[in-house]
Parts: sequence; C-alpha cells; structure tokens
Amino acid sequence: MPELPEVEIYARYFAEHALGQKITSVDVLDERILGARKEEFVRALKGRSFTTVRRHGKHLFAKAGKSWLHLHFGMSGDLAHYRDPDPPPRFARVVFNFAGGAHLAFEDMRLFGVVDLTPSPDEYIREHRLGPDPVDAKFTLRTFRKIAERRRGAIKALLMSQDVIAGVGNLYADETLFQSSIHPRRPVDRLSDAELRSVFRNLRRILREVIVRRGRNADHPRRYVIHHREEGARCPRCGGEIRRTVVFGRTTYFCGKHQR
DNA sequence: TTCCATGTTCCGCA
DNA sequence: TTGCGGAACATGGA
Repeated sequence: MPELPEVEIYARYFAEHALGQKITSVDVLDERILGARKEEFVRALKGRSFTTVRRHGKHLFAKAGKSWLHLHFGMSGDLAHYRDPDPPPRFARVVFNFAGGAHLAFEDMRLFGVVDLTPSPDEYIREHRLGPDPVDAKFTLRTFRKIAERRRGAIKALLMSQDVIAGVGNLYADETLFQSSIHPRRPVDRLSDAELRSVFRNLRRILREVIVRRGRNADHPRRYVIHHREEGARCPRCGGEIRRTVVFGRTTYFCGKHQR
C-alpha cells in the first residue's frame, strides 16, 4: 500500500530494523525485481552496513558503503522484519540477512516494485525527473503556486504526476480533492487562489496525518473518503452520493454533491 | 471466469 | 510542447 506516507513509514521501519547492522548475506529470491545485476548487487552490500536512510516521494534509499540501495514499492511492495527460525514471508523477493539471525525482506506480490543500486539519491532524483517532495519543509505554498501556474489539465493529474510533485498516488490525490471540495477533473488554470491554497494545505495535512497515525487504512480518520471508495456510497461530509469515474487513467471516487 | 487493484512507462493522438 | 487515454507489465483476491 505504498504512497508517500506508507513509504515514510517503511523508511522508519527500515531504520529501526536495519541501520547499523552487519549484512552477512543477501538472498535474491526473484531476480525479476532487481534493476541491477545480481552479482554486482550482492557484492555492493554483503559485509557492509546501512548507515543512512532517505525518502523522496515514493522512493526509499539506504546507504551502504559507497552506493545506495534504492527501493520502489510499486503497487504491492512492503517490508517485513523477522528472526530465526521464522521463514521469509510468502512474497519475499529480496532478503537482507543480518548478523545475529535477524532478516529484512522486501516483499512484492505483483512485482511492480524495483530493488536496485544508485550512486546517490540526488542523482536518482535528477535522472528520473522527480518533482519536490510535498512533506519537505522547502515545499511551500509559493512552490505550489509556481507549479500550478505553468500547468494545464486536470488538478488530479497534477497531483499524481511524479515529475511535478513526488509521492502522491491515486488514494491521497482523491482524498486531497475530496477534502478541498474540488472536482478531480477541474482544470488547474480554473482554480481560484483560495482553492489552490486549500489543495496545498489539505495535501500536506493529510500526508502528515497519515504518517503520524502510522498509515494503516483502518486508522485513517472517519471523515476521510478513503473508507467510502464505492459507487453510490454516502459522502461522510455532506451525505451526497459518491461517484466513480476515471481520471488520469485511474479509478477516481468523488462526492457528486460537494466537489465542484 | 471476470473484474479490479495504493504504480510506472511507452506509444500515439490532439 | 504538453496533456492524457490506452495498453502493458505480473499476480492474487473478491
């Protein structure tokens, strides 16, 4: 379940269970997940320790020696820590084995994720043209206004374009627009400044709120539309009808009554 | 069996 | 040039 808040939680989980521990070996259980050559990947990590963890958008980076491990979780990626004699989880694709019998598995049922190496997060961000991270302190209303000024098309598409803002996916884009009372297909150049400000504030608040609540879906506040992603459901805000459509190629839920 | 899924990329069209 | 629809990728759950 990985959008920005989930990946932030994974980053903290990774730090808690992997930082400072000696990597005795690395098991690649399914090479299809690997963006690097297996031998090179294992050689770069084996015998070293992870010393720093960083997140940018939906990407997680962990430094080991001279290179950085890069994790992208796709649609179904997750991390799982376990100890001997427990077996790896069912969909473990790469397992980092640590001294003392602890393990950290990268699991990903659908294999849309990526595990590879990069010389540095900054280089990765540049090469892959990732936009600013919206939770970062440097991401201000001013930044967001500037982004919106040179953008046409649906507001939902802007929120989900990783080269514009890095980290927002389908669920939190919908949630942001729901709480901002804005229709997901509304063109960016037809939003008032007050609406732009509302999107900015709600986006940051929602992402932070979910991180603080540790990201599990059931823990999201009751007022969130995320619990009502179903055609014909009742809007938790105004009692209107929840409608389903497709925007930017993704299933989109919105309240037909209060989102305009 | 059929449809759907929290993501990304590439192609083609307007 | 920009934006976006559609398909493809791989797999399991309802």
